[in-house]
Amino acid sequence: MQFDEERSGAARLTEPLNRLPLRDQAVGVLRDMVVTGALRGGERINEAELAARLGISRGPLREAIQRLGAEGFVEFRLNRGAFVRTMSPEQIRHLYEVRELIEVRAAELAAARASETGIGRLREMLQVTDELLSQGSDAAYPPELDLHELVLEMADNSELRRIGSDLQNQVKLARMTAGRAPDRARQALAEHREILSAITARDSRRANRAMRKHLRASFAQLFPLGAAETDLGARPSDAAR
Amino acid sequence: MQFDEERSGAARLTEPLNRLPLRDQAVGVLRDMVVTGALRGGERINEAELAARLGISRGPLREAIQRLGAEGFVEFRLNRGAFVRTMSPEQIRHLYEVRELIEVRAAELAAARASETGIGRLREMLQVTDELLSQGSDAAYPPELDLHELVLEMADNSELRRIGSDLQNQVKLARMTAGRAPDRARQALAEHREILSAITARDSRRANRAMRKHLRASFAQLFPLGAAETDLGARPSDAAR
DNA sequence: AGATAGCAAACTGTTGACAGATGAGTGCCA
DNA sequence: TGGCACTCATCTGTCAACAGTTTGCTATCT
Repeated sequence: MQFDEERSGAARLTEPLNRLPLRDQAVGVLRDMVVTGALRGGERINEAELAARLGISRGPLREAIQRLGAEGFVEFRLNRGAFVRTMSPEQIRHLYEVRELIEVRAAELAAARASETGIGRLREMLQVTDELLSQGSDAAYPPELDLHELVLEMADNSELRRIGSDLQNQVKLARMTAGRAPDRARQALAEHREILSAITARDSRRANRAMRKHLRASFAQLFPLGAAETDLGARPSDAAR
Repeated sequence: MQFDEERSGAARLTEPLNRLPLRDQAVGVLRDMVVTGALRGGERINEAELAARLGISRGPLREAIQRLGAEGFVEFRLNRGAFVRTMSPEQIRHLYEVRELIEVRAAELAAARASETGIGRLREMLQVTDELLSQGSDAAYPPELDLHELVLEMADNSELRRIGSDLQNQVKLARMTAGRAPDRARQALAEHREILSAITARDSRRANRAMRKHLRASFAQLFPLGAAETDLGARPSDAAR
C-alpha cells in the first residue's frame, strides 16, 4: 500500500537490496501481530516495550501505528496512546453488509472484464482448489494465494481494489474478535470453486450469486444466529461494459 | 476519524480545553491544504519547511503524513519522502464507479432506515436547499452542511460511513487534479432536492435513482466526454429490512 | 563541446532525551 | 474500616540532533 515493493504478508525485519524504512516493516509486522492475536483486542500498545521488541526506536513505530490507525486496526485515546481495536457484533454485521456490496460487484466485473492472462491465473487457482478438495479436509491455500484479492484485482478498478483490500483487513480483525469458528475450510473451498468457475466462464450473474452465497455463509459462520438479518436481496446486475 | 473531538473541517492550530495532539491538528490542516490546492498535486512535501510553517517539529508532522498516506492523499517514494497524490482520469473514473456503488446504497438504506430525528434533519436541509434555490445562483451550503455525509450517516452502517467518508476525501482530491469545472451549483442543488425529497418520503427506489443521477451528472461535469463509459445499470434494489 | 566523475548541499530516516499527563499506590483522616 | 488527597512511577507527546542517501553542481578529461 505504500511502496511498490511492500507485500501484504508477513514482512520480516530483514534487508533486501533496498531495505524498506523501519516504519514500513513495522506496519507489516504489526498487522500480522493483530490478525494473529499476538496483540489482543483491547490491549494497549506500549510504545517503548514494542519498539524494543522490534529492535527499532519509537519514532518509526509511532508512524507505523498511525497507519494502523487509519486502517482501522487500532484506536487512540487522548494521552493514553493506541489500543488494538475490537469490533462489536453490530460493527461486524455492518462490515459484512459493505463487503457483500463491494465483493459481489468485484466478482461481476471480474467476470465481465478479466483479461485472458487474468483468466489464466484464475484457472490455475481453480486447479489448485480442485486438488485441495480431492485431498484431506485439512487442506489450505498457500499463503500467497487469496481468492478475494485475486477477484478484486481482476475487476480492474483501482479504487475498488483499494477499498476491497481495506475490507479484507477489517475481516481479519473481525475474525480475531469473534474468535475462531468451527472448521469451514472444506465448505469454503467448494464455494470458491463455484466463484472461480463462474468468472472463468465469464458469467456475471453466476459470479454474483456465487460470491454473495459465499460471503453470507462466511458471515453466518461468525454468527450462527441472526445471519438472516441483512436482507439485501440477491438480484444480479447487468455487467459493466 | 481519530478522536471524538476531531472534526473534518478546517482544523485550526488553536487550543480547546483538551488541546489535540499536534499530529491530529496537522492532519486536519494538511487535508485542507491538499483539497484547497495550497499543496498542489505532484508537489513534494518538504518536512522541515512545512513543520516550521506549522510551528511544530518534524516528529508529529511525519505521523500526520503517514495518516494522509493511508487516506490516499499522498504517496511515498523511497528516500524521497511524500508527494501530493495526483489522480489519473482513469483513477477518477474508477473512483466514481465505486462512489456510485456506495452512495446509492447509502441513499437506499437511509430511506429505509432513517430515524425520525434523522428525517427531521433531512427536512431542515431540504428547507435550506429550497431557500438557496429561490435565491441567486451563487448560493452555497453552509460548510457544516454536507448532503453526502448526512446521507451516509442516515444509512446507519458504521462501515459504510467510514468507506463513504474516505471516498468523499478522494473526490475532493479528484476535483483538485481535474481542475475547477463550470458552475454546476444550481443544478446540483436541484438534484440534492430530489434526493432529500425521496429519502424523507422513505422511497428507496426514488432515492436510488436520484442519487445515481446526481453522481453521474457530477462525474460528467469533471469529464464532459466519455461519461457514458461506465454502464452500471440503474436498476433499483429492494430496500434492506 | 560533451560526457563523466567527484563533491557538496539538502533532505529523509532514525535515534535518544525532555516535558507533561495519567493512574496506581500510599498514607491520612473521618 | 471506608473514603479521599497526595505522591510518584510510567508512559505518551514532542523536540532537537545525527546519519545515510539523493541530487544538482563543478571541474576535469576526451
